[in-house]
Amino acid sequence: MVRRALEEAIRHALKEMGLDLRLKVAKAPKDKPGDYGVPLFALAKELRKPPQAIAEELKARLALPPFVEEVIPVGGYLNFRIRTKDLLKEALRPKEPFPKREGLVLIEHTSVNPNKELHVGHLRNIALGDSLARILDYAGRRVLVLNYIDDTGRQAAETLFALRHYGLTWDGKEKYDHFAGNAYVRLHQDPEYPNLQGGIEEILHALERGELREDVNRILLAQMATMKALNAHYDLLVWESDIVRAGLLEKALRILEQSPHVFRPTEGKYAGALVMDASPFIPGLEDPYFVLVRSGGAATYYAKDIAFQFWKMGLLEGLYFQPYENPYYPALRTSAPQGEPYTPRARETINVIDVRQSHPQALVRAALALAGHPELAEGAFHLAYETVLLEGKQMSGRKGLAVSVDEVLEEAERRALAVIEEKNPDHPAKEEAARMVALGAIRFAMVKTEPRKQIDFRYAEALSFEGDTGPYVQYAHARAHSILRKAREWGEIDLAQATPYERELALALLDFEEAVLEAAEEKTPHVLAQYLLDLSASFNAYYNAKEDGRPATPVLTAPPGLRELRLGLVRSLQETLKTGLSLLGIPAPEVM
RNA sequence: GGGCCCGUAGCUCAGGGGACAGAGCAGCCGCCUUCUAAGCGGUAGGUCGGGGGUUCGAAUCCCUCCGGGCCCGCCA
Repeated sequence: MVRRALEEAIRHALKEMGLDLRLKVAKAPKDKPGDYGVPLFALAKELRKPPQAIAEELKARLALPPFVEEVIPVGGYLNFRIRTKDLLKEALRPKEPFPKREGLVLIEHTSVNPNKELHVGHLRNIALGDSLARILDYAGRRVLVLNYIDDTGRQAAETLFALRHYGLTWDGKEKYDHFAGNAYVRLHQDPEYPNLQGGIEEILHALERGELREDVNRILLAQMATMKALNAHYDLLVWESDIVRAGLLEKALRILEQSPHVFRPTEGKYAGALVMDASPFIPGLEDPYFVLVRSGGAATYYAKDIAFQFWKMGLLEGLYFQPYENPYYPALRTSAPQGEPYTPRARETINVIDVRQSHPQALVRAALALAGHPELAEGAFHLAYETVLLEGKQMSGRKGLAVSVDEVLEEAERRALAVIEEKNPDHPAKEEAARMVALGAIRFAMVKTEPRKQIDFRYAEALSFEGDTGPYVQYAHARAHSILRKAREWGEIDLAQATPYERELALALLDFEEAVLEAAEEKTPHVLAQYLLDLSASFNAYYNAKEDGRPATPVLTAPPGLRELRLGLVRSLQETLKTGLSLLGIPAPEVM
């Protein structure tokens, strides 16, 4: 954390000069002296001196960290050259997770309706949520991952209804969630659909009583095979029917009714309904009233969301958990009618839901605030990601206009296998490597872009193995691993033999922790993904460096001491890439 | 009508007050008797959507306009 130490030193020196602020240390451009630098123009007005003079004064006052070799004023900038030995030592230091801090972060992601197979729209949700959970865990947070199962929803009801209505029996050939999903699509294409509402209602009620849980579970288990194939991790399942049974909604309403902003109008548009006035918390609303309970007595879906959020943050309790029997996640627990009582009491939650839910999510925060917990409202973060287009077009689950995750995984594996057959026919475990590469391509494609940007899922790009892709990073890792495998005996490292090439690579290695912390802070994995691309590029450049047409940086055949230094850096790089990929839920193959 | 987000190279995107705007793909030219060429180097390509403002300094902040997406139901 060289950069942080520099920032600290600068902060102290500035304090002596009468300024209490923190400057950001950036990398110096290649054509400027030094490794890092800070611009000082902003201080000119405050200190009434030209930036050049400030640079000189700051230089004189700085209590230099021992690793700084030279402080160089350059115009209005103050640059720092790091002592090569210290730079290398820092780069060689093994990276470790940050120490644990207090407080639980609860991440909800996936939460797919248990009524059909997962499609590529779900992919972004899972990749973002799972990566973020891993990053936060590494960054020192205690993380609990929750997957919500809406087993009392209309979608599940329609699928179960369709299976019965059409008298469909599963022949075991098709994956069960695909089979069930086809029934759902068929129902929506059926001209008789409007006349089938009664039957659907009946199923809906049975679901609310928790009677058809096994039917839903069967679909869920099939979906879970896909989640597992995506290398997503979960700690808890929470079923909507359990929430209903535990009466969380009623408990939440009782809390909300304490608020003067929740009431039952006796006349007008909202007569007889229980409404919430969100205007103190969400400014600029045309109509600040939101119905929590309809005049007919039924709760709205955001009332349910609010109740669930209250439970997550410990404002109410009543759910029970037990081990969840399944072949994929041995430690997974599920809510159930009976079992151990458990309430997470998270002070921070992250709900991974697409941007179209921004408004309801704002209502959830408003409800926390008007329940008297503005600090919990602060801690309730909505990771709002933009939707995924399919080859430029909006997807639709009902119409079956989507590509399934299973299909994409299979296609990616086929393509990866073909590349391996071609490039590395002697590969000892082709299928396994193909699976890793396929997963790397898909998950990386989902997290390399900022969440708030809409992405277009195109086969050609998402399954590409070249350029800014997961496999590019995996390849750099495999290359590094290959060198380490062949190294066998190591002698003593001699830092003094370092060339500018080693320096460059070391400098790139130093940014890993910053990237992880920023990803955790901003709650966006793309920062880490972009860093891993940069780091891989640095290594590939190092690997390919040539002088006069000859390799400039051979590792294995380098003179003793330098060889070990290079091996050390390669090992550090290999481990950093592996760790970084793992934080994106992507495996790092040793051979590709 | 009200609100949120996006607009950077032909395409897909990084960069979100500071040192000449960077990658990948596509194009062109090179590099495998060398640790994996899924790679590397070079070349070409930009009014950072338009205009105004703030600032010593704006792709970055503010205003406005244009283009695109989304949300605003006693549906979920």
